[in-house]
Amino acid sequence: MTILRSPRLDDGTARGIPDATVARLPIYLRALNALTERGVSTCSSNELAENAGVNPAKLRKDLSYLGSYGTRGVGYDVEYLRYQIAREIGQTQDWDVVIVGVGNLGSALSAYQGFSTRGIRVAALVDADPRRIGTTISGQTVSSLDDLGAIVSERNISIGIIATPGTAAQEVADRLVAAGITSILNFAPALVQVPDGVDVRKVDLSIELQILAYHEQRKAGTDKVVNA
Amino acid sequence: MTILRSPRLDDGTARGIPDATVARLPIYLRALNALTERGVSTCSSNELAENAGVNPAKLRKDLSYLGSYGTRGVGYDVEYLRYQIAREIGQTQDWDVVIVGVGNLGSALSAYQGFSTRGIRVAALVDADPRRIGTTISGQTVSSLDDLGAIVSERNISIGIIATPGTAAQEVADRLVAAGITSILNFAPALVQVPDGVDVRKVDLSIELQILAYHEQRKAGTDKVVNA
DNA sequence: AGGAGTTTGTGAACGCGTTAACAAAATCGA
DNA sequence: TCGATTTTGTTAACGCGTTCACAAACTCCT
Repeated sequence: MTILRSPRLDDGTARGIPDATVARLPIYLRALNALTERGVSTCSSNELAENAGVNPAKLRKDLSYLGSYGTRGVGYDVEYLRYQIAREIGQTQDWDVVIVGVGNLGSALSAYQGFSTRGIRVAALVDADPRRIGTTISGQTVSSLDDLGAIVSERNISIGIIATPGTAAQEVADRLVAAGITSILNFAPALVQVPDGVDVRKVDLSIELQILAYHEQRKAGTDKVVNA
Repeated sequence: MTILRSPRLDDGTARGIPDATVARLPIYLRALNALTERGVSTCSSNELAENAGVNPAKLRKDLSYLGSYGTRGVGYDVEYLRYQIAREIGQTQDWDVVIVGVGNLGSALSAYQGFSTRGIRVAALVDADPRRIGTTISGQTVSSLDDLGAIVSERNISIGIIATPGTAAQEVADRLVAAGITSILNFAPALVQVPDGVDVRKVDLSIELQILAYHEQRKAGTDKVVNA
């Protein structure tokens, strides 16, 4: 029997999906989309796992948290499984996000092609710099950070992206929370504190490279030739 | 006694640092830098842990893998600890990286301010599109993907960043490996296969938002008002 | 000098995630 | 219909990471 961790048990759906599994569901979704494009309508856990780059046992365990959507001896119906995962992670609807900070990174994110096909819609751009307010980026007019509250409630936005320098991150986070945002993706190289009930995920570009550099150093040993 | 997992034990330094710890060392480094800027010269594990956003016990355990750099009853010398961590993760030298793909994201990365202060230097920009080759981005001339091998060996680059569309990712990864790159940071929404000995880290912008969307959906329950 | 107070470093317990292994359930062919 | 084959769903073992709790070691004050 599936262990249910969440308090919300009355809606019929299986709940309490482990974080590690949730983080992989979008990967499976992408793999299933790729299979559909190749005209594959049925696949085994081995096949799907290979496409997703994970262990087949792990894939089956992950899927078992959602329910029993495969057929023993046969495999999974690609389209059916795709829909079930999409429903589970809320991809049957579009999610509107607001990007705060339209510097290089914020502008790049606003133009990112990968969002729309994954149910993410950049609904608003906001910046604190008066010189940027009113300009058009990727077809969107940049609004003032001061209008955040109105924009968020008007357009029913629940996810915010921080793409500012690190020094502004906490201030922006506070404003996002005050505006009613309950999920934040933070690209700024700074720790942000938020109240309970608000989720924050952090993507730190430097740290990813620093981790790689550590392993590089180990590979090279102590005799690595230092460049300049 | 510290357990040593790595085969390389003859250089005197403690080795076999757990992956989870390695991923946090850059965070500690940043926190230490912040303390230095504030003029703090000594700190306790509690203080540092607070600044890094982690549990104090976890911080002490992490640091214990590096050695014994604190003083009981006193705490850590900020500058000394900063240097020790920097040395451990190879930040006493600069690491040159090549960015492949200078679309919106690649361009933003090439201009990213956060790299230089963390020992990352964008040493080359490369693209496959002839219209982009020869143009200047953030003060760097964009080279042809065909010249990757020469560029990598000339400038002693060991880290590559993939900032292309997903469809090009595997091809680019193959070329990076052929050019001698042994660490790859992949921003493309695609799985790339590489030979043993090559490290790949993946940053997937859509997936981060999809994970947040999942939690949003759960917070909202089934009665969430769908926007349009 | 010695006791009180502080803080590190670490052993041990705990919990989550991964993986292997297998029973249950389906298909297929004779 | 029945046995052989395939593949899922799940249980159990294992390993890594986190956290607690405390002895060791240091400072400071009297």
